[in-house]
Amino acid sequence: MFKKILIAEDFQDTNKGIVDALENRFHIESIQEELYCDKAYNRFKVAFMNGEPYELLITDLYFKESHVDRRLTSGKALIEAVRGIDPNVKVIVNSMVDNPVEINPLFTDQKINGYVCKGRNSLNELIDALQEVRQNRTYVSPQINLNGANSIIEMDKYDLMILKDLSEGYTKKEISARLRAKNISPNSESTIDKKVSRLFDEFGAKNTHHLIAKLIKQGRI
Amino acid sequence: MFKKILIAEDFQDTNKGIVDALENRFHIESIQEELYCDKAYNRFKVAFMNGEPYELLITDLYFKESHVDRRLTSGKALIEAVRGIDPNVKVIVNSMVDNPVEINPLFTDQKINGYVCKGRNSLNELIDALQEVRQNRTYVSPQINLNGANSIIEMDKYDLMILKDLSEGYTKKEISARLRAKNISPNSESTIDKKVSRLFDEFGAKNTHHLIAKLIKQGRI
DNA sequence: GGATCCCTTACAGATTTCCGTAAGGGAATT
DNA sequence: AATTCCCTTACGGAAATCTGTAAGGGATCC
Repeated sequence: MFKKILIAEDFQDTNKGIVDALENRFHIESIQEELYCDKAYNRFKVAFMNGEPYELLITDLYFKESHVDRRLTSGKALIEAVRGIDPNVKVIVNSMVDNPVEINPLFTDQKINGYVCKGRNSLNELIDALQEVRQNRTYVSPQINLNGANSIIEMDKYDLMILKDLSEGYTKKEISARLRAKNISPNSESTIDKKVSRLFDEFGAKNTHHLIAKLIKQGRI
Repeated sequence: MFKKILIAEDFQDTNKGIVDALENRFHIESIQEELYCDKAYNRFKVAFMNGEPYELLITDLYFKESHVDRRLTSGKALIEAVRGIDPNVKVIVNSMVDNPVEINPLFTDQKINGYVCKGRNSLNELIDALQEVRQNRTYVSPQINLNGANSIIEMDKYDLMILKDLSEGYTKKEISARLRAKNISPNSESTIDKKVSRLFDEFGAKNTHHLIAKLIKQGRI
């Protein structure tokens, strides 16, 4: 089993629960917990420099804000940072997010090794995940279905620009004019309409309000 | 210290963290954990009937849905149910909610005895809360400011309900109907219009898209 | 060359939003 | 009792959104 594990999780009770469970189950030599991404990153870096690298990072996705200035504010940023130091470190994400749209890119872009969805059985799942990842396999909580038809949604820069403008209160007519002013094509009101309507289907949104709310909550806008 | 404690919390890791921490700190005779509100309620009821009532309920506010049919689906409902059995039982809520607008009614309506906001110090706060509540005092996590609720922009539960519905894609006509279905007044489309328009001014939003985006980014919805 | 597919754009109609005006009712004040 | 204030509600019109249909253009394939 892994000998050195680093845990980044900002809720103290959850953090303790994970540490206790892993220690009881595996008798791992060194489990270190951190409440902040930055502190986790520093600890990871120092250990790597000293030739005693962590073998596994278990991290949450979202961290509460705090009075402390933070450079890394999300699990995604933390993963990218530690992979910048040690591209081979294993990563398991432990979060309450259950939306495949959000989880899938973690595997394809961040190349994480496991995803555990917090819930009524997540400690047991985390233990399973450790064993799978240890043997170079990936793990995903069984209730998550990554193969869902729309799980990979391509949202390019163009779509993003429109959605950002919408969320800032511009009407589609205004957005059309803004695109023309930037010499960006296509830019007709009709096309913008179509683009947004297509996103309704892909994200399962009833209307623009719903779509904006979903995307902001997912941190995509 | 309390001798019998019941914990309702659906995340297994959090659940375990709390139980371990309390057992380490207090050596309480009986700590029982449940992952579902209904199960917690049943356990509470049986213990009360047998003349061995729980003295304290520690509960989360929101519970994940599951395949199991659930009668009680929220901490609020659970609190009301157990208070129906034993009006004097102490209650501490342990949740990630940090919005005073949502927390305040728990004290005024549900008469809870303590509120601990999940975070980087919440296990220690929970221990403090237990000691305070044990001595018939109330406890609130220090970072929560229940009095300053109005110092920012007053947004009451009613406004919140409307905005949440809007962000979920309901039209104002639908929201009007939903309010009527819940016997909540006022509920006319016109009034909802006015409420939202007032929020445009207060938050400096151009339209509903903009307002929803701002509020979600501020974590108010 | 012709058929096909996809993207852009225009347009039209139904619905919804946004905003102003105004009427009515209840509570408080004078 | 009368006035004032605030909240709720109704209504109407302009603007915006949402949805479907259709025309045109470019790229690809046979």
